[in-house]
Amino acid sequence: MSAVPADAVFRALADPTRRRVLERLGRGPATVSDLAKPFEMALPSFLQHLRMLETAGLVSSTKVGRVRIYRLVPERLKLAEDWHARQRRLWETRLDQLDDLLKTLKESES
Amino acid sequence: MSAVPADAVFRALADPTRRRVLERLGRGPATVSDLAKPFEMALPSFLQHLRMLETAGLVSSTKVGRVRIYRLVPERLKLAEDWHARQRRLWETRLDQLDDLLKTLKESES
DNA sequence: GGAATAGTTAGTCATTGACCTAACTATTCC
DNA sequence: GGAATAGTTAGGTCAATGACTAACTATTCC
Repeated sequence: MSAVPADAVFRALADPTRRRVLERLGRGPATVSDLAKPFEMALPSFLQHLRMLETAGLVSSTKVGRVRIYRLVPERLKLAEDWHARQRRLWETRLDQLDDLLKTLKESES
Repeated sequence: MSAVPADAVFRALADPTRRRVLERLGRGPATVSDLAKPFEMALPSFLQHLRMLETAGLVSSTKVGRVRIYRLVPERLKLAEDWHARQRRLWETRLDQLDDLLKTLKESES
């Protein structure tokens, strides 16, 4: 299977730590140590999560002096949201079809 | 980290094969071999994906004779959708706050 | 009852993910 | 310039994932 860009996004979302980081970044940019503070994890482990988020394109970072600042890239989250939207549309279409079927059956009863 | 139920859902979504299965099931229930047909994969490998989807609660199955039928459990997908919605709300709140800030700055200029 | 069909179980293997410690580099601040 | 701070790299462990083949069970159909 060819690895579409969406894959990296979904895989990035699959970890609770990373989702919490995204939630935090939803409230505005933050430095590595800011982001790391709420987690018990050793820094290098945490950095791996940040790297994964960044390669998925969900966050971006810039280094200012010895500090690195991360910010959300919300457009990227849309990839996943869009999938859900498509999926829901599909599902709802199907319910409509069932509806139609039931209606037809009811009508042919009389 | 305690494994919340949402975790299993997100992890299940992290694989393209499984997402395609969900898309297929969005168009209605199907048997194991129906579902497996579009994939090059050996059956046992494919079954593992189905099992993962089922333990995540995203699909359910019943066996009828020697055939097993899978169907979508759309309520479960909502867990992930809700996360996105919450995330978007957060993000938009933040944009509003930035807006307010900019407005305030502009006003104090005059 | 025997062959074909549908799914299942068992066992192997390589890769990736999630964590760790130890040691290092680069910047800032006194 | 030396100490403190912020992040980075290297290297290692362990469990889970994604795939395979081979062999098995349960059902249906002739």
